[in-house]
Amino acid sequence: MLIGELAERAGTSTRTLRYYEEHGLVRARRSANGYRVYEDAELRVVREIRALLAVGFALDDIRPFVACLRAGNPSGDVCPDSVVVLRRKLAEVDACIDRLSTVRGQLHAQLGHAIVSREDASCRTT
Amino acid sequence: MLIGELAERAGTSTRTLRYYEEHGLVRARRSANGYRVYEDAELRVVREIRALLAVGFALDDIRPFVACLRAGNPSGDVCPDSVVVLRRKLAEVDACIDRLSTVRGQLHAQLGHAIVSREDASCRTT
DNA sequence: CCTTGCCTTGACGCCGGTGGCAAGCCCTAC
DNA sequence: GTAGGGCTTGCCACCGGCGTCAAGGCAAGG
Repeated sequence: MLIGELAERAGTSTRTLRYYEEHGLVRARRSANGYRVYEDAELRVVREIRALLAVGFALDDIRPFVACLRAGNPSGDVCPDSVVVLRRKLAEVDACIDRLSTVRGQLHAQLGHAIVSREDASCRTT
Repeated sequence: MLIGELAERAGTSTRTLRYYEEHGLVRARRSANGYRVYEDAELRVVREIRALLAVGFALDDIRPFVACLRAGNPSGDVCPDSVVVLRRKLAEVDACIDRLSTVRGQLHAQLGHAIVSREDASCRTT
Protein backbone atom coordinates (compact mmCIF):
# COMPACT_ATOMS: atom_id res chain seq x y z
CA MET A 1 0.00 0.00 0.00
CA LEU A 2 1.39 3.40 -0.97
CA ILE A 3 1.03 6.59 0.99
CA GLY A 4 -1.88 8.01 -0.98
CA GLU A 5 -3.98 4.94 -0.43
CA LEU A 6 -3.19 4.77 3.26
CA ALA A 7 -4.02 8.45 3.65
CA GLU A 8 -7.35 8.00 1.98
CA ARG A 9 -8.22 4.86 3.90
CA ALA A 10 -7.27 6.49 7.18
CA GLY A 11 -9.14 9.66 6.32
CA THR A 12 -6.15 11.94 6.50
CA SER A 13 -3.45 13.46 4.29
CA THR A 14 -0.12 12.25 2.98
CA ARG A 15 1.49 15.21 4.68
CA THR A 16 0.14 13.99 7.97
CA LEU A 17 1.43 10.48 7.47
CA ARG A 18 4.91 11.73 6.68
CA TYR A 19 4.71 13.87 9.76
CA TYR A 20 3.83 10.86 11.93
CA GLU A 21 6.69 8.91 10.44
CA GLU A 22 9.06 11.77 11.08
CA HIS A 23 8.02 11.55 14.72
CA GLY A 24 8.48 7.83 14.88
CA LEU A 25 4.84 6.81 15.05
CA VAL A 26 4.28 5.22 11.68
CA ARG A 27 6.61 2.89 9.80
CA ALA A 28 7.13 2.09 6.16
CA ARG A 29 9.64 0.18 4.11
CA ARG A 30 10.81 1.68 0.85
CA SER A 31 10.36 0.22 -2.57
CA ALA A 32 13.16 0.33 -5.14
CA ASN A 33 12.09 3.74 -6.38
CA GLY A 34 12.03 5.23 -2.89
CA TYR A 35 8.28 5.14 -2.37
CA ARG A 36 6.97 4.40 1.09
CA VAL A 37 5.25 1.02 1.23
CA TYR A 38 2.95 0.27 4.15
CA GLU A 39 1.80 -2.97 5.70
CA ASP A 40 -1.92 -3.34 6.09
CA ALA A 41 -1.43 -3.24 9.85
CA GLU A 42 -0.33 0.38 9.65
CA LEU A 43 -3.89 1.38 8.93
CA ARG A 44 -4.85 0.35 12.44
CA VAL A 45 -1.92 2.28 13.83
CA VAL A 46 -2.89 5.44 12.00
CA ARG A 47 -6.48 5.11 13.14
CA GLU A 48 -5.35 4.68 16.73
CA ILE A 49 -3.24 7.81 16.43
CA ARG A 50 -6.09 9.82 14.98
CA ALA A 51 -8.54 8.65 17.61
CA LEU A 52 -6.19 9.55 20.42
CA LEU A 53 -5.31 12.91 18.93
CA ALA A 54 -8.99 13.66 18.67
CA VAL A 55 -9.42 12.91 22.35
CA GLY A 56 -6.73 15.42 23.17
CA PHE A 57 -3.49 13.49 23.38
CA ALA A 58 -0.26 14.93 22.06
CA LEU A 59 1.80 12.89 19.63
CA ASP A 60 4.35 12.17 22.32
CA ASP A 61 1.66 10.71 24.52
CA ILE A 62 0.52 8.43 21.76
CA ARG A 63 3.80 6.63 21.29
CA PRO A 64 3.18 3.98 23.97
CA PHE A 65 -0.17 3.11 22.44
CA VAL A 66 1.42 2.51 19.08
CA ALA A 67 4.15 0.43 20.65
CA CYS A 68 1.47 -1.57 22.40
CA LEU A 69 -0.30 -2.26 19.13
CA ARG A 70 2.94 -3.26 17.46
CA ALA A 71 3.66 -5.64 20.29
CA GLY A 72 0.73 -7.61 18.99
CA ASN A 73 -1.96 -6.49 21.35
CA PRO A 74 -5.48 -6.25 20.01
CA SER A 75 -5.79 -2.67 21.28
CA GLY A 76 -3.23 -0.07 22.19
CA ASP A 77 -4.44 0.63 25.68
CA VAL A 78 -3.74 -2.63 27.47
CA CYS A 79 -0.05 -2.02 28.15
CA PRO A 80 1.20 -0.49 31.40
CA ASP A 81 2.78 2.50 29.67
CA SER A 82 -0.47 3.28 27.95
CA VAL A 83 -2.35 3.08 31.21
CA VAL A 84 0.05 5.52 32.82
CA VAL A 85 -0.62 8.00 30.06
CA LEU A 86 -4.34 7.41 30.28
CA ARG A 87 -4.33 8.11 34.00
CA ARG A 88 -2.29 11.25 33.58
CA LYS A 89 -4.58 12.49 30.86
CA LEU A 90 -7.60 11.73 32.95
CA ALA A 91 -6.16 13.81 35.76
CA GLU A 92 -5.43 16.63 33.34
CA VAL A 93 -8.93 16.55 31.99
CA ASP A 94 -10.34 16.58 35.48
CA ALA A 95 -8.22 19.58 36.39
CA CYS A 96 -9.26 21.27 33.20
CA ILE A 97 -12.91 20.70 33.91
CA ASP A 98 -12.49 22.10 37.39
CA ARG A 99 -10.82 25.18 36.07
CA LEU A 100 -13.44 25.70 33.42
CA SER A 101 -16.14 25.28 36.02
CA THR A 102 -14.55 28.03 38.04
CA VAL A 103 -14.37 30.23 34.96
CA ARG A 104 -17.95 29.43 34.22
CA GLY A 105 -18.91 30.59 37.67
CA GLN A 106 -16.98 33.80 37.17
CA LEU A 107 -18.61 34.49 33.85
CA HIS A 108 -21.97 33.81 35.37
CA ALA A 109 -21.27 36.16 38.21
CA GLN A 110 -19.99 38.81 35.86
CA LEU A 111 -23.10 38.54 33.79
CA GLY A 112 -24.88 39.24 37.06
CA HIS A 113 -22.61 42.30 37.24
CA ALA A 114 -19.80 41.18 39.52
CA ILE A 115 -16.07 41.43 38.93
CA VAL A 116 -13.68 38.94 37.42
CA SER A 117 -10.87 37.61 39.51
CA ARG A 118 -8.02 35.43 38.39
CA GLU A 119 -7.52 32.13 36.68
CA ASP A 120 -4.57 30.43 35.09
CA ALA A 121 -3.62 28.69 31.91
CA SER A 122 -3.51 25.74 29.52
CA CYS A 123 -6.55 23.60 28.91
CA ARG A 124 -6.83 21.87 25.64
CA THR A 125 -8.96 19.40 23.76
CA THR A 126 -7.28 19.57 20.45
CA MET B 1 3.90 57.12 34.76
CA LEU B 2 6.41 55.48 32.41
CA ILE B 3 6.15 52.02 30.94
CA GLY B 4 8.45 50.33 33.43
CA GLU B 5 6.44 51.51 36.39
CA LEU B 6 3.13 50.57 34.81
CA ALA B 7 4.47 47.14 33.96
CA GLU B 8 5.58 46.56 37.51
CA ARG B 9 2.38 47.87 39.05
CA ALA B 10 0.29 45.76 36.71
CA GLY B 11 2.45 42.73 37.30
CA THR B 12 3.49 42.27 33.70
CA SER B 13 6.26 43.21 31.29
CA THR B 14 6.98 46.26 29.18
CA ARG B 15 6.98 44.00 26.15
CA THR B 16 3.43 43.03 26.91
CA LEU B 17 2.26 46.61 27.37
CA ARG B 18 3.67 47.61 24.02
CA TYR B 19 1.93 44.63 22.50
CA TYR B 20 -1.40 45.70 23.96
CA GLU B 21 -0.88 49.20 22.62
CA GLU B 22 -0.02 47.81 19.21
CA HIS B 23 -3.39 46.07 19.30
CA GLY B 24 -5.27 49.15 20.35
CA LEU B 25 -6.02 48.14 23.93
CA VAL B 26 -3.80 50.46 25.92
CA ARG B 27 -3.13 54.12 25.28
CA ALA B 28 -0.26 56.44 26.06
CA ARG B 29 0.76 59.93 25.14
CA ARG B 30 4.37 60.58 24.33
CA SER B 31 6.69 62.89 26.22
CA ALA B 32 9.12 65.14 24.37
CA ASN B 33 11.78 62.44 24.29
CA GLY B 34 9.39 59.88 22.82
CA TYR B 35 8.74 57.94 26.01
CA ARG B 36 5.29 56.52 26.59
CA VAL B 37 3.50 58.32 29.42
CA TYR B 38 0.49 56.67 30.98
CA GLU B 39 -2.45 58.08 32.90
CA ASP B 40 -3.13 56.45 36.24
CA ALA B 41 -6.37 55.13 34.79
CA GLU B 42 -4.44 52.87 32.43
CA LEU B 43 -3.49 50.70 35.36
CA ARG B 44 -7.10 49.66 35.74
CA VAL B 45 -7.33 49.00 32.02
CA VAL B 46 -4.28 46.77 32.07
CA ARG B 47 -5.57 44.87 35.08
CA GLU B 48 -8.90 44.33 33.35
CA ILE B 49 -7.09 42.99 30.31
CA ARG B 50 -4.97 40.63 32.37
CA ALA B 51 -7.93 39.36 34.34
CA LEU B 52 -9.92 38.66 31.20
CA LEU B 53 -6.99 37.03 29.44
CA ALA B 54 -6.56 34.81 32.47
CA VAL B 55 -10.17 33.74 32.23
CA GLY B 56 -9.61 32.69 28.65
CA PHE B 57 -10.58 35.67 26.51
CA ALA B 58 -8.63 36.59 23.42
CA LEU B 59 -7.36 40.13 23.01
CA ASP B 60 -9.99 40.81 20.39
CA ASP B 61 -12.72 39.82 22.80
CA ILE B 62 -11.37 42.17 25.41
CA ARG B 63 -11.67 45.32 23.35
CA PRO B 64 -15.30 46.05 24.29
CA PHE B 65 -14.48 45.79 27.97
CA VAL B 66 -11.73 48.33 27.64
CA ALA B 67 -13.98 50.64 25.66
CA CYS B 68 -16.56 50.26 28.40
CA LEU B 69 -14.07 51.26 31.05
CA ARG B 70 -12.91 54.23 29.01
CA ALA B 71 -16.50 55.35 28.62
CA GLY B 72 -16.40 56.03 32.32
CA ASN B 73 -18.07 52.96 33.65
CA PRO B 74 -16.91 51.65 37.00
CA SER B 75 -16.36 48.18 35.54
CA GLY B 76 -15.84 46.96 32.01
CA ASP B 77 -18.66 44.47 31.95
CA VAL B 78 -21.73 46.66 32.16
CA CYS B 79 -21.91 47.63 28.50
CA PRO B 80 -24.03 45.71 25.98
CA ASP B 81 -21.05 44.78 23.83
CA SER B 82 -19.29 43.31 26.81
CA VAL B 83 -22.33 41.31 27.76
CA VAL B 84 -22.53 39.87 24.28
CA VAL B 85 -18.96 38.68 24.57
CA LEU B 86 -19.56 37.33 28.04
CA ARG B 87 -22.52 35.31 26.85
CA ARG B 88 -20.63 33.94 23.91
CA LYS B 89 -17.72 32.97 26.10
CA LEU B 90 -20.02 31.35 28.59
CA ALA B 91 -21.51 29.27 25.83
CA GLU B 92 -18.03 28.31 24.64
CA VAL B 93 -17.00 27.29 28.11
CA ASP B 94 -20.12 25.24 28.52
CA ALA B 95 -19.47 23.48 25.24
CA CYS B 96 -15.91 22.90 26.27
CA ILE B 97 -16.93 21.40 29.58
CA ASP B 98 -19.37 19.12 27.81
CA ARG B 99 -16.71 17.95 25.43
CA LEU B 100 -14.23 17.35 28.19
CA SER B 101 -16.82 15.43 30.12
CA THR B 102 -17.30 13.19 27.14
CA VAL B 103 -13.57 12.74 26.85
CA ARG B 104 -13.41 11.99 30.54
CA GLY B 105 -15.95 9.29 30.05
CA GLN B 106 -13.97 7.82 27.20
CA LEU B 107 -10.77 7.82 29.18
CA HIS B 108 -12.54 6.20 32.04
CA ALA B 109 -13.96 3.55 29.79
CA GLN B 110 -10.59 2.95 28.17
CA LEU B 111 -9.00 2.53 31.56
CA GLY B 112 -11.64 -0.11 32.07
CA HIS B 113 -10.33 -1.59 28.82
CA ALA B 114 -12.83 -0.37 26.28
CA ILE B 115 -12.10 1.40 23.01
CA VAL B 116 -11.84 5.09 22.27
CA SER B 117 -14.22 6.62 19.83
CA ARG B 118 -14.09 10.10 18.42
CA GLU B 119 -14.00 13.64 19.69
CA ASP B 120 -13.25 16.98 18.10
CA ALA B 121 -11.23 20.08 18.70
CA SER B 122 -10.43 23.43 20.32
CA CYS B 123 -10.97 24.00 24.00
CA ARG B 124 -8.88 26.58 25.72
CA THR B 125 -8.49 28.29 29.05
CA THR B 126 -5.44 30.28 28.30
C1' DC C 1 7.92 12.70 -26.79
C1' DC C 2 4.55 14.57 -23.77
C1' DT C 3 1.16 14.60 -20.35
C1' DT C 4 -0.78 13.05 -16.11
C1' DG C 5 -0.55 11.58 -11.66
C1' DC C 6 1.66 9.34 -8.27
C1' DC C 7 5.70 9.84 -5.26
C1' DT C 8 10.05 12.30 -2.96
C1' DT C 9 12.43 15.99 0.30
C1' DG C 10 12.62 20.67 2.12
C1' DA C 11 10.93 24.53 3.98
C1' DC C 12 7.79 28.37 5.18
C1' DG C 13 3.11 29.75 7.26
C1' DC C 14 -0.29 29.69 10.93
C1' DC C 15 -2.16 31.02 15.62
C1' DG C 16 -1.49 34.21 20.17
C1' DG C 17 0.74 36.08 23.66
C1' DT C 18 4.63 36.88 25.03
C1' DG C 19 10.24 36.39 25.90
C1' DG C 20 14.36 38.03 24.51
C1' DC C 21 17.94 40.21 21.90
C1' DA C 22 19.97 44.07 19.15
C1' DA C 23 21.09 48.76 18.17
C1' DG C 24 20.53 53.10 19.60
C1' DC C 25 18.67 57.43 22.14
C1' DC C 26 17.91 59.91 26.75
C1' DC C 27 19.03 61.24 31.25
C1' DT C 28 21.48 61.21 35.63
C1' DA C 29 25.29 60.66 38.59
C1' DC C 30 30.00 60.35 39.41
C1' DG D 1 33.82 61.60 29.88
C1' DT D 2 31.63 57.54 31.08
C1' DA D 3 29.01 54.17 33.25
C1' DG D 4 24.43 52.70 34.13
C1' DG D 5 19.70 52.47 33.86
C1' DG D 6 15.28 53.33 31.34
C1' DC D 7 13.41 54.12 27.13
C1' DT D 8 12.69 53.39 21.80
C1' DT D 9 11.72 50.25 17.44
C1' DG D 10 12.14 45.92 15.11
C1' DC D 11 12.46 41.27 14.54
C1' DC D 12 13.27 36.17 15.64
C1' DA D 13 11.75 32.16 18.67
C1' DC D 14 8.27 29.40 20.73
C1' DC D 15 4.49 25.63 20.71
C1' DG D 16 1.97 21.59 17.61
C1' DG D 17 -0.11 19.63 14.05
C1' DC D 18 -0.45 20.06 10.15
C1' DG D 19 -1.48 23.00 5.09
C1' DT D 20 0.74 24.19 1.17
C1' DC D 21 3.95 25.41 -2.24
C1' DA D 22 8.41 24.27 -4.74
C1' DA D 23 11.19 21.45 -7.57
C1' DG D 24 12.05 17.23 -8.99
C1' DG D 25 12.00 11.78 -9.93
C1' DC D 26 9.23 7.78 -11.61
C1' DA D 27 5.64 5.09 -14.15
C1' DA D 28 2.31 4.44 -17.69
C1' DG D 29 -0.54 5.59 -21.58
C1' DG D 30 -1.50 8.15 -25.98
